[in-house]
Amino acid sequence: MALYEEQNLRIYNSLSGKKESFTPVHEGHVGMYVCGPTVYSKVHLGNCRTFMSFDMVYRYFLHLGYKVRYVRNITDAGHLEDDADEGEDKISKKARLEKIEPMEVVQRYTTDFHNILRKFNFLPPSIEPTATGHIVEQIEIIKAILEKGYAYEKNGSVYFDVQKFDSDFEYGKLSGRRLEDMIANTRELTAQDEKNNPQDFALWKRAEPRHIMRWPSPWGEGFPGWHLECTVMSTKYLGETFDIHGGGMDLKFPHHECEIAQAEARYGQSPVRYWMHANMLTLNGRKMSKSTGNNLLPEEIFEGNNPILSKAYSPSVVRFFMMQAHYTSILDLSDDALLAAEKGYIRLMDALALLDSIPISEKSDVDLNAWKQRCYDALNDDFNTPILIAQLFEAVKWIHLAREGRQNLSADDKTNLESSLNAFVFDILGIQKPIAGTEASGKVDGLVQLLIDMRNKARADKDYATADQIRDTLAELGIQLKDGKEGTSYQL
RNA sequence: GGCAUCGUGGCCGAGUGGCUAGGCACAGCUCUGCAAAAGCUUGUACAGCGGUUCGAAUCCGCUCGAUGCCUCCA
Repeated sequence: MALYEEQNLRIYNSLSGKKESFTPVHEGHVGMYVCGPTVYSKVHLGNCRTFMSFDMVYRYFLHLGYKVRYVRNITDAGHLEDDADEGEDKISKKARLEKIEPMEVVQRYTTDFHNILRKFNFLPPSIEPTATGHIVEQIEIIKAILEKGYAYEKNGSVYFDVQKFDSDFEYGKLSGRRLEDMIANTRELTAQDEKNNPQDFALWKRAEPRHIMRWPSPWGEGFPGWHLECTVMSTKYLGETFDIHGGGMDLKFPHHECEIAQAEARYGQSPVRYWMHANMLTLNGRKMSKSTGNNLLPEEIFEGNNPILSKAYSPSVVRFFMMQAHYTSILDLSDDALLAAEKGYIRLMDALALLDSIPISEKSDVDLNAWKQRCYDALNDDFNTPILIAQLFEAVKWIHLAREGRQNLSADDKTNLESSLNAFVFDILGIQKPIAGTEASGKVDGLVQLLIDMRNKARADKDYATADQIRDTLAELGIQLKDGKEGTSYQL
């Protein structure tokens, strides 16, 4: 019996606003699509948080025994800078600024994206399709939407007719907006607009002569609109009905709303069963954003070179920090918060390392299966990783107590505890062990060990002046001695 | 202006009608020659004001404050 049959997973569906019991379209299989990055600059931490949340979701599905097809796209066709301007897209703009080919921009930042995600220990998605690789499919869906009468052509561009759509379906149901309200609150657009209505959005845009990225189409040379690629690629790889569509909260409107409209216009129904939205990561209480400059690059955290940070933090510390908050909550990043997370992370890792050495008893004082189920309950409750982590610290306490002989753990329970902890910490949360002290070379290790021996001899001789001198001088060099029951160890 | 979300102990962050997580910091204790490290123990908080209820951080209303979306963004 697969694990997913024993666990009742509930997911908060953004569309219904409720937690719903998860039942996949096809028994034993999960289809999941997540909106990926637009690769025109380095990925920032906010993106990482969203993808990390879905990485954890993906990992949990796998752990439960589902066969998962996880599709996360790369947007390499750019999006329009502004609906009202000449229709220049981000990627070609960047390419012109940097005097390189658009695909060179795409290549550079796709590589950067993958490098960062690898450091964070992300599992690669099953398919990572690109927008430019699906131009033909996008043109096909535009044709179909035109045939159904939910779009119109104007001067080589094609626009989605939101009002017509809204009369047959319901535009705005995901983001809780009503079309009438949106019409009433439309801002004045300064540039002339060839759209029939301001709410309409582009499915295809005519390319101006200076536009570099362009493809031929029945409406002339141009490029696809902002929202089309996700509709096309999700249904192409996951089918006309699939389980999960995820993305950042800021994509709810208009991006996901438009995706629903396109799909309903084309297929008569939305393909998505469960909409999941990951919340924002803020910095100094403000949203991180490429455009406002209030952002922090992952590599700046790993290297500690940003004024808001007092030190460098490893990818696993950042991951632990993020997993301590629920994915639907706004999380504020600060140096203090990272510092606290780092200590918690070390405590957890230290306890895991101690697990091997704890003594075994005849019987257990703890109900390990009940604990294990509490861990699953946390994850089953819309992937509540903070609660899971709280449970993990419960286990940390047991490990310490057992080690001191204040609590009993049977051999079976010890094995069970170890495998459970490995599953929850490493497989599902995706946290990694700290890198073993490779920075201390054999020479340094030998030197420090020698000093430790000399100090211990001084202590045995009650020559505390010498002992303390060794300890304090090492401390000044950043080497901390730790006196334990089993002798002295050190940390750089 | 419109539409949302949120406001929890010193900090971060779960909980969403009664059983009131967890991490960090602080304090006490154990250990130690003294420290540090490590471990143990301790914290009754939910923006304000009303209301519903036997009972509210949790539901409803108002007020104040913060943030997000409404334009490309995870």
